[in-house]
Amino acid sequence: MIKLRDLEYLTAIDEHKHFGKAAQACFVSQPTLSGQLMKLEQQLGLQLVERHRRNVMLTPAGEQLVKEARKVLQAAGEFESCAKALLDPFAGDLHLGLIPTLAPYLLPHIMADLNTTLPNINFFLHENQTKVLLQQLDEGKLDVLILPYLAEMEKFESYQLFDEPLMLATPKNHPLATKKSLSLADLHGEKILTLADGHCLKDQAMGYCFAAGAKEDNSFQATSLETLRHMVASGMGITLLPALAAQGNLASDTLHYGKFQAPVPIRGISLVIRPNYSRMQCVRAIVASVRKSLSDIIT
Amino acid sequence: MIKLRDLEYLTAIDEHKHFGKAAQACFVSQPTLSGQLMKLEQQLGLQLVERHRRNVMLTPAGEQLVKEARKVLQAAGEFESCAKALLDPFAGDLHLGLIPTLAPYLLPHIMADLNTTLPNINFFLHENQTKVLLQQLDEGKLDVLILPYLAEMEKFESYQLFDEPLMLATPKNHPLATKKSLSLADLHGEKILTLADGHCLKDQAMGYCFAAGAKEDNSFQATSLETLRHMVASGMGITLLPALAAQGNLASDTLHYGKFQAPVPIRGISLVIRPNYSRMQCVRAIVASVRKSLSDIIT
DNA sequence: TTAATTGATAGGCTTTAACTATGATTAAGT
DNA sequence: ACTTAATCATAGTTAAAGCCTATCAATTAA
Repeated sequence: MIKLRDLEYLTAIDEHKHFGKAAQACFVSQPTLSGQLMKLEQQLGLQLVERHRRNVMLTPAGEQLVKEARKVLQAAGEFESCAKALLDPFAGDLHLGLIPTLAPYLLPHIMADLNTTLPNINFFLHENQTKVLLQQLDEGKLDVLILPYLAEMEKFESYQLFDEPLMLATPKNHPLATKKSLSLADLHGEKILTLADGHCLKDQAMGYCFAAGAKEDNSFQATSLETLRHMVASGMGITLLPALAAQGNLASDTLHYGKFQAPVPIRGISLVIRPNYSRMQCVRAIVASVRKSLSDIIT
Repeated sequence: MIKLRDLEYLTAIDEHKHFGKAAQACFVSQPTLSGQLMKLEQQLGLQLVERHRRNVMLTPAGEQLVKEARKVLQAAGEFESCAKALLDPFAGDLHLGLIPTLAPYLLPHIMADLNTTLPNINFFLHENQTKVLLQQLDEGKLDVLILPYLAEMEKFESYQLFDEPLMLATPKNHPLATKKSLSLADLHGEKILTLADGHCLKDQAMGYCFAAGAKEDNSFQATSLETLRHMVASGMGITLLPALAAQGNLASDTLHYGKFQAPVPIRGISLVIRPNYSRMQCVRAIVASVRKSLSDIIT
């Protein structure tokens, strides 16, 4: 029978391509890892690793088995975290993934409540783009995501948390800044500053803009919301900002945030987990806590 | 770190509810299993088993962890069979599932060719109803299914093998037996004998019959195709039989098999596997072999 | 040529999973 | 009520497996 430790050694070799480093990562000596890996190869009757003088490579068979090995280790990890959750459903480590256009603006509003209602949970925060987060969630590296819901997430389980309106950020002296009643149609013909590709906010915001007959300003793409905000402030254009990112800066000297009349552009923020995730009690507590925290802020 | 052997012990206890039997199933002595399980409980800090003198029960925590344990063991099993397949892609055990209305009539036509093209594969044949087969395929107990494709199989991967026409089985002296040109519409108003519930052939056949305005004969349900055939032969009614089941009995004294004009009622027989099943080379060989075997028989 | 890097080998220690034999507790039979 | 059978736990022992340190051999870089 295969041993889980051997599979760890194999995946470590794949990650480090180096026996010494891999051994260190597994907290064993290099001869131990070397020996166990050889034993595994012998047991399977397959060569998994090509030992070259200067760099270690996996054979095709090795590549394929590493994938299987990871699945086994992931299942084993879920067994263990499930056991931990059974010990105390409201304790343990929890890795939370958020996107960059949400994390810095949302976390201040929710973390205090979360730490109060779940005092024994250690929250680890991970900031990344949607695609990466979903991948990591699937791999079990993350436990919970909070991000705008998209159709591609239907294979996961999700809980609607709140709708975040998008607001129009303009320089103070922009004609649209003084308009009494602002609607999406007013964007017709405008050029809109956007985030870099890969940020889902860009796609969502531009979706609304294109529908209203606005165009993307292709001369520049901001790499963060803060950059974008400063570009607007310095008069380089206008853009859509999520409400949480606009909060607290409404009275800026140079910036104006305009609220849209109905239909208000929004992004629906959801909490996403793997189906059958073992710590549902914890998830429900998080959903409830976040909804409560947000109910005061998002009207 | 959890050990795979411990997980086997746990699942064995779940299956047998008896330490001695479970130990036997794992090929170890009872004290060994007893001790290891206790150590596991200690390690997790959870009681998994309620030891009553007369019957052993799993605790709720145990029930939940058994589910996780099975997932781990399944993944480990896939690792091992993947390794075996890499050693020789065309060798090893292969568990093939078929439905009862297909197996006895199809297997004689395909097994000889399969054994010739894949001489080092040991085919284990499993006969069961669709629902059970899909469950077992998902659990990894089966490798390959051959059955009529239904929409509920879309989460699996499937390969169309052949279309099997349905024929009208009547007693020789039945009016429809002598009709020159037979079409589904001729079933209008007829009462059709059927198989018991659970057989997918029943649903498919009756689908065609209902559409043609025929009704189900509710006074009796046959538990096998052979029973059904004999009922028709003894003049109790008419029914639809798959072409393979009709073959070789066309010239019976008492039975008549009628071929339908277009649109011919059919059932589409497919080969179904888990997505990412590790032995695709083998699967492709099977698909090719079966298609070839059938090409002579189904016109 | 020398020094450094890297994986393999050797020998020894420790842990542990396995066994057999036996004990303790309960359920059922006489 | 006593005995027998069944069943899981305990005790003590053994064999194997995994790990360590120390060292070797091969290759690369200086």
